[in-house]
Amino acid sequence: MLCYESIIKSVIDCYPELVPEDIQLGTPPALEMGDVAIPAFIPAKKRKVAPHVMAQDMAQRVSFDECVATATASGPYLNLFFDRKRVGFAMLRDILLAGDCWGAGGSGRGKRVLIEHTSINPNASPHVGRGRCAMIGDSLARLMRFEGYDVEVHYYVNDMGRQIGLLVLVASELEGVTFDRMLDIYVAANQRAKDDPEFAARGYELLVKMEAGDPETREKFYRVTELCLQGQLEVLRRLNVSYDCFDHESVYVNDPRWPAIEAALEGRGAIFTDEEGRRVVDLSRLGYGAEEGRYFVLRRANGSSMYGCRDLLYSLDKHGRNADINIMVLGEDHKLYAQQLALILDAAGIPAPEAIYYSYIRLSQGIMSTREGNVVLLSDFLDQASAISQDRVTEQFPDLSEDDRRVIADLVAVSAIRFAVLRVKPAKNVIFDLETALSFNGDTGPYMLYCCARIRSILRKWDREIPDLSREAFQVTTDQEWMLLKTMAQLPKVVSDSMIQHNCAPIANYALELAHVFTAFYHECPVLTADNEATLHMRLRLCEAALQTLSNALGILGIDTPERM
RNA sequence: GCCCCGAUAGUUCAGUGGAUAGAACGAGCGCCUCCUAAGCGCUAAACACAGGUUCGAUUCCUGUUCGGGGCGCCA
Repeated sequence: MLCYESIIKSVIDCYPELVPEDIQLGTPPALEMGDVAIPAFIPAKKRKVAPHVMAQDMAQRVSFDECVATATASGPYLNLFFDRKRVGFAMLRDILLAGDCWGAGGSGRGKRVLIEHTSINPNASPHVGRGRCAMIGDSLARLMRFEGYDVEVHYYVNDMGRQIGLLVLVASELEGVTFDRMLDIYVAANQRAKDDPEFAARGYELLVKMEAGDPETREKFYRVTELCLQGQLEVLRRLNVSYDCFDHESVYVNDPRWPAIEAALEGRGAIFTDEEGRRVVDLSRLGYGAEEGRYFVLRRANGSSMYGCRDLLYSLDKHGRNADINIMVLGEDHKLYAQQLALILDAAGIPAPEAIYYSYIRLSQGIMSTREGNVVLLSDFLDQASAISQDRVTEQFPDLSEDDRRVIADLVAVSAIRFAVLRVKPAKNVIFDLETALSFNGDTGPYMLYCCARIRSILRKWDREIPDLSREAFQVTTDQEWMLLKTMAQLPKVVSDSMIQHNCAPIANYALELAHVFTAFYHECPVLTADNEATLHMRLRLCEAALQTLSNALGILGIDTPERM
């Protein structure tokens, strides 16, 4: 917050033996105890006195600047109370002045980010688990754009490989294949490959033809993968997820840059052809410690390339774009693989992208697997959520047009799933329960949208200009107003923490907290029927600022808010 | 077997080297002549276990247990 630096300076100015790092500001456990806490443990140790004595000494000797109204020692802490009028006015003015940029630190100005995420195999409609990657990546991209970075979002289209080969084999035998049928076809193709070795072998043959550039085969692959990709993108678009560039895996076969990578591996004695004719990397020559996972196959005996080959070239490509931050969002099942890739890249003198891992979303019945077909599809979830929400909106606003109701229902659905997924830190397994996700009560996306709708309702009813804030007339009269101001003031810190961690979960939890704090204010502090004009105007501005702050946070999460709901 | 994650209320999740560990769902009891009850208030309920570092550990380190992921021609 605004005054932290000056508080620390005030303390160390008073005690020559202290340095800024000795003062670690905190927050007292309750509002009645103060706004800022200075723990006296470290200063006490340096001055060789008891902590509670040190706290009392600071209370008497330190003279704080005018933003601190009082300082009282409480055991081993010195608790400070802000001058609510002075500090509150400055906070509110800063928020309204910054507007859409409120909370942004500008750390990314003049810098570029390349982020790759989602990159689902083009085989079927995405399930909720796959969506986690998309939402994590999309929100990171939004966070970084918010911070001022020039962000480019990439999607790696895995339009090759065995799984796709099998899918192509079946799909191209059928007439009029649609995206909706693809999941069933894919599951069937995998089952058939399990049961029928001859069929599986035909899949490999198809791959060889594909790599050799056979036009007819390429055309078949293209038709199927493009149908899948476009279908997937449509679902992801409903979730507010979008991409700037699509990089197709197939362009990286027979890449002229490959020999340089092989040469680098030769130079380290790390590549060999095994007794059955495969090209294999021995990672132990590149510093890999364990026996398990030591060998990394680049090419099959029949000469066709493995995914790793293409991935190496893709990494090379991305590195060549010279971004300041190069990120990829990957499932935790890719950890070892990414580590292996990084070793090979390192041998070739190329830094690997920063990997952000996320764990699976599980169903209560177990893990979601497209191959097995036991999934909750994103599109089904969104449909159900929209339908439920639309019923409620219809009940509440019978006069709204069908279109308006649909817009609101979609916003509610998107907020529900994006918030539920993003508030959990990526490393955790999350358990997805459709029924819970479809109940819009409690700590949910819809709760926050509802909060925004209530604010807008107040602002709508006040159909005049709000007079400019006057420093003289400004007053914070209730704890709820003060809590709201203090909470809004935290956004810049939350954004910068999220930026450091490359993790948007703190933003999500902050947005929820802010909605709770606003709701407390809403219930305790009448706005339009406030006791006097100064309070009325101040609270209107508070509403504006709360809406702005919440919108900014939700914007990073890719959640848009409705005018009413 | 080895490597990487995780473990907080009945459940799903937050959070923190420092004061009294927060929500929500579920359970119980209340609140709409009052800016939207998709809301609010109150009650009951948790840091897996054992050591260590520290003035102070739920947080950092080690071990154990349990859960997830991974470990050569899937991507």
